[in-house]
Amino acid sequence: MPSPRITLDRTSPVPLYFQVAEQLERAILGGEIEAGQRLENEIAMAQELGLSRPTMRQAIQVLVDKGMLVRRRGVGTQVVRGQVRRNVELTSLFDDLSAAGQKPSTRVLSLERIDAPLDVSEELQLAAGAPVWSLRRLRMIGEQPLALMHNFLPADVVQLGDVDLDSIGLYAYLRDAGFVIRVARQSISARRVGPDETHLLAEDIDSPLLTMQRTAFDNSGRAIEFGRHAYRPELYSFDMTLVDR
Amino acid sequence: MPSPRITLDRTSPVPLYFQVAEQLERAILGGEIEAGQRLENEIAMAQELGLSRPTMRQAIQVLVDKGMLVRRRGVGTQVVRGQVRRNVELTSLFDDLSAAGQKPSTRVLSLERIDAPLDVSEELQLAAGAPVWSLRRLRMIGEQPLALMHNFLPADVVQLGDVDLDSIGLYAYLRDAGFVIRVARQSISARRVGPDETHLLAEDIDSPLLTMQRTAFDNSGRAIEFGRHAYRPELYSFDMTLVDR
DNA sequence: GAGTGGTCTAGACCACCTC
DNA sequence: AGGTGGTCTAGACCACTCA
Repeated sequence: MPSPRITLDRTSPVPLYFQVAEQLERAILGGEIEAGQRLENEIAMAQELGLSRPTMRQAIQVLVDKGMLVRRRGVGTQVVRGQVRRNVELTSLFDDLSAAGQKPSTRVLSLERIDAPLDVSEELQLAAGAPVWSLRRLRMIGEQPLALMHNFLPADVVQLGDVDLDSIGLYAYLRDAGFVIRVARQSISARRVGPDETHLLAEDIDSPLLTMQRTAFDNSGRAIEFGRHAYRPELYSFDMTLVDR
Repeated sequence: MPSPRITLDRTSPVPLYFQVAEQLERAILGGEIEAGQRLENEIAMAQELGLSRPTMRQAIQVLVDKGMLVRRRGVGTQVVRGQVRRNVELTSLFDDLSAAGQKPSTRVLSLERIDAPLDVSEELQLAAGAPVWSLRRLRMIGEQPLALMHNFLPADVVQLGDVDLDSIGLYAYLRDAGFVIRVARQSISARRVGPDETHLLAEDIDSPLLTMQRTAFDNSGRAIEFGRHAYRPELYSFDMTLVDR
């Protein structure tokens, strides 16, 4: 039975369940606990760490939600086989790429204040024709164009006039400006490249594009951003883990 | 302050937190609680229902995880604006379409027992060349071809010889056979249609296809199924809700 | 029958937000 | 200052699995 060494710091502001989850995750990723192997039972682990059982359960639940552990009543908790796939998360493409050690760059193609078209005002839960920012950007990875991004943000809510979006991701800016994105609804599909996009994405005519459209909401449940994006599928994919709950 | 009428059945095998979550969800979807509105606080709701606070919290957490509610410390719990998007879930395409009231049909193109190619054996965590089922199916929606699906399943684990896959979804069969799919890792991208697929999916040459590849694991963490699928993007998209945790 | 996770209780203290 | 959600405790009983 594997028992990774876990240390707790009760003076830390980091919750105990999170400290345990972090160290357990490292132990699994680092191979200290083998794939398919069973963990000690919750009660014993809690006792050894001097935690209550609910706290220990909460820690394990974090990794169950990530798809790294599987629990079965009457049996125990096991490590899922197969390598972990990094998830689609609530970050922008810019953050994604930066975290992956790549060097993304951005070219702002246009930024204007317009009256929201009907579909946009609906997605953002605004009155028809309400003022919105329309932002078109081209994301490059090195010298290669990767994605064409078109975002809409309610102009009454977000000040976007004097932001240097060439050097900062949109989500990073929103975070700095105090907007906490909590929920996003997105839809992924594909289409043929359009005639006006062909030169930007350096594709030949008829090339396939991966498309994503997303509406993001802040922690008060208000729509903050709606975007329609197109990616070169040879260079990008959406990876995710689904967990049955 | 909205207070939907919630009734509990303590004799039911359905957990109390789940009963509450279900009725709260119905109240939100049915418009009894308006978008953007705040819920009563956890402690009051728990008291009114005769529940402990942790149980009430667990109920609310279910809807937070679905992206329907947002919690803020010091403020309260609010309903997220914007319509709910049905999630990508751990079901097969067949189940998805059936649930949506559509009439899917399936044509099994081929089913053979083969030695696993290297990439397949790696995805399924098998030894190279281990026996696997190779299953190719065409999914139709009415008269229109919708998706071309290619699945691989470890032959030592799953008996697939005499299953009528024309009339039952693969996941429904696996469920009936006692396999509980708990976790799946998937990747979504796009590509150009291949020359051998063009006639099946009734696309002209150069048409874009939406692609999904998925590895599914059962509740013991063992890989059960690996699939590479291609969808006609005019007819299908992957919808999902992301929640920051 | 023994061992496991799933649910539930009744409290406690704290961090954060708004007024 | 008062109210909210976030965390944590120390138990309890139950359902399920497996030998």
